[in-house]
Amino acid sequence: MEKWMLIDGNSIAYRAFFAMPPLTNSAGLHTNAIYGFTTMLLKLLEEEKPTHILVAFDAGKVTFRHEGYTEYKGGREKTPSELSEQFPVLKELIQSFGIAQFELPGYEADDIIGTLTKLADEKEVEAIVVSGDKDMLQLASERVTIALTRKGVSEVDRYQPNEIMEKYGITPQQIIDLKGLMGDTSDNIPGIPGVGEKTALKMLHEFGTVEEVLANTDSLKGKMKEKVEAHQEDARMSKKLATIYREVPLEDKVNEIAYSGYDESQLAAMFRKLEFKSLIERLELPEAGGVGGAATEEAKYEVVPARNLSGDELAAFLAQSESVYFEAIGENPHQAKLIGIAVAGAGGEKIVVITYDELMDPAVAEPVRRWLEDGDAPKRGYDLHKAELALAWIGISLKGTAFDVLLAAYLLDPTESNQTLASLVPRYQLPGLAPDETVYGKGAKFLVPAAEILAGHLAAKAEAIRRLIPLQQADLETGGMHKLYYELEQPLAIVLAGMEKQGIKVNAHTLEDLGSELAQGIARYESDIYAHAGMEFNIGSPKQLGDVLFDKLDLPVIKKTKTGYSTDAEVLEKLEPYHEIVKLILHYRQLSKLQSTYVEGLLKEIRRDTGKIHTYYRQTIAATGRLSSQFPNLQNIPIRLEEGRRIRKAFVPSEPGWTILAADYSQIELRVLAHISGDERLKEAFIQDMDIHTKTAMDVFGVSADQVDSNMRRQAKAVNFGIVYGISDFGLSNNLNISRKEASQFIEQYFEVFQGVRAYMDNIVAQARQDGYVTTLLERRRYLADIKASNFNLRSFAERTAMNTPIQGTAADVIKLAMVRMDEQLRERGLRSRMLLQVHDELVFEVPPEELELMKTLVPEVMENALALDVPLKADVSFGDNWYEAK
DNA sequence: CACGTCACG
DNA sequence: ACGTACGTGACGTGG
Repeated sequence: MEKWMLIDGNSIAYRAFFAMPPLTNSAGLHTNAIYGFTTMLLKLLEEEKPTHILVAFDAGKVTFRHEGYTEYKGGREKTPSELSEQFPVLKELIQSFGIAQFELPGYEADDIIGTLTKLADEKEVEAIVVSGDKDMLQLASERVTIALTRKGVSEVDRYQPNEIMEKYGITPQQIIDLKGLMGDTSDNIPGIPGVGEKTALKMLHEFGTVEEVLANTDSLKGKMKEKVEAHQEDARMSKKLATIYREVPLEDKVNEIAYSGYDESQLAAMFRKLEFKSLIERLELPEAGGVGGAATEEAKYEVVPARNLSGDELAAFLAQSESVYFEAIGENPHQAKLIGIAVAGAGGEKIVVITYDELMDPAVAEPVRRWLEDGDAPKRGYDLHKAELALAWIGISLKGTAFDVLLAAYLLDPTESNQTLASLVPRYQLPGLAPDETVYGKGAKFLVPAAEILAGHLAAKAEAIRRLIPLQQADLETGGMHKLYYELEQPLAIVLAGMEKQGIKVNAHTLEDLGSELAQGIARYESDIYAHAGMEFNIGSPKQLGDVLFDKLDLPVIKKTKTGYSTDAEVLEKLEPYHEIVKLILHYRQLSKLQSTYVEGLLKEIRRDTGKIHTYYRQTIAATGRLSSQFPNLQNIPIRLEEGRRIRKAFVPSEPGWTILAADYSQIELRVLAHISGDERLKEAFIQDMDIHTKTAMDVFGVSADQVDSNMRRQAKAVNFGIVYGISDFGLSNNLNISRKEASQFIEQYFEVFQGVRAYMDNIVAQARQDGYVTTLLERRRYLADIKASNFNLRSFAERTAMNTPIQGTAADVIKLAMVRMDEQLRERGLRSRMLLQVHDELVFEVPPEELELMKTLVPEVMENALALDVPLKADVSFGDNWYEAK
């Protein structure tokens, strides 16, 4: 069975270039696009096992598309030299792979590919097209799959006509109509101005083709009708430009694309030139210098069930182990069931697997428990934080954390959302792991497999961890994150687990009383709303609510969502003057949110036996370095509005007579900004401990303190928020409900005064462009894949992220430091007080009466001295009988 | 399971 | 011309 793989060389090289961090070999040649291209190619070779391969390139600058439309692909930025220098080498490399490549003057890569897929359809041969360009979707058919790169080039989404229909509701042939209507800025294809993807799809769903749309302009209305009529020619031409030409004269070149594998020595020579050492190893190619034979061999190890060892043998094995994997089933570690443990011995020659049943057998359990609880016996694993909790609930206290590959992976790339062990190994060219889904199944079909199969799977994971450790340690070192890892994140994981195990007491009665009060209010609003609407409907359904508000009551449409009318609070506030019902809906929403999420939601999380709630802090989710909280989220308990704030009355000390003490950083993000920007005026404001929003108002509006009214302060506050988020006039105008012009004037005035801040914002973006990442004060790193994107939106987003992440991330560093120090202090001083919660800039404790006075000074002292900045840090303390009173 | 909405910093 | 403020998680609806 033939299978053709047709690669759009230019498109993939471009994608790879912008997706990969800068990379050069010692000769100074940029290699990142080549590297990205190669890893993608290797992955696809493995996944697709094609019998024929072709890489097509664009030839020259002028194609037949320029005949009649000279602006085609105009306005496109010149290819950066860092990329163009890579093309000749890339072509050389493809040759070393033994893969055919074509380019033909006057035609683009997609025309060559289009012609070949046509041939594939005719010959009934299976084909896969690899590109980053959505235009290719027009080539999809039953036999032709289009693989589009996603997230850089490491992964692809595969499309056949079915998937295209699902995603866009159109056929592959209609892709060109879509482009004809909406155009394509990157190719300078005009389309019809004002018609974006949504409008274009709507028109196609109704009329089918560009021609039919143009023939039916009568059924359009208003501005849209005018625009479509005025740009008929543009639409027709755009469609033509977007159409891939499928009659390229290729003659019998087809016969040259058969693929029979690569010559190892040729490929190795190429990789050596490019200094792709990891790829040489991964493919087990002959090493440099022809010494030969040094290729890494496939890992071979023996899997031993724990019960086959005597107690002493087991203890001796554990003592010299190099890695451990805990398999805990379930997302919530407080409820997860530990089904097995795999431990890799020295050199990875032997891996011992302990199943849950064996763990219940004292002969096995005792040596294992002694090892797990021995703080001097190092444990190197994956997600030891989760393991620690799962173990705690079966009465085992994990000690001796020495390395965690999940935590390391997070520091090495916090933007990567897939941090499963299986996703980690290919990053280091280690042998692949079976995906959990194939071993266990998913959803309702989840099933723990037979002991043998399970043991094999867990052993493979323990071995993967063992091999990842030195590689990640080297990467942490290279990235300057060694200290961040060992002195902050790893100790913090243990502190967090302690807080989570401790839990916070929540008074169910308080919540239940609040719940019945809410229920009454909800019932009242419900009947009022029905009366005003003249009908009963589900108020909680945005769809039904939209129908009532905008169709039945004819209120003006302020904003639309992908699926219909928007009815969010922002819209409803604008609609308030039009109809009494609107206010009622806002109140109803407020109460039902409190009821379902906070009263009912929290009640479900209270442990029957202890009356406590145990959240789970996730340390490897937020790209900025912040924590997140789950099951339940205790970082979003209401506070801004009094009605919701009362929820906090239910959070109480777990021992009679104790007190809840809360301490929060004052303006930590703006203080961090003052430090990292070095802006003198901003620093001075904090050194003088001024009200920062009032001070900002004074400086921006050029008035004295007593001339600042509440409105000026409010606007200044919004500007300060904007600065922290990575300012844009659009965002500020939206927030303050002012025009973009006014917003942009505010921003300009702000930067006039705080010039150091302006310089910081400019510099950080420039630096991000240069390095591909930004860092916090403690060297936490965040890559910005889109910082060089040609797409304005993507690029702007990345630029704002570049401005925001060092600020938000450094603030996260600071409070994490404070948590580790605070935990030390509680221990060293032998205090009974307990740290319970972290809410980004706030720490919550429960404190026995005799320690209250001490804690009132100790907590802010530790927080304020967590890290020395050029401005003082400030923490405010409060306390009371519950979290509400601690304000 | 995606979406809209809304709670927090 | 483009058209979003930064970072999260939980709930209910409806396909």
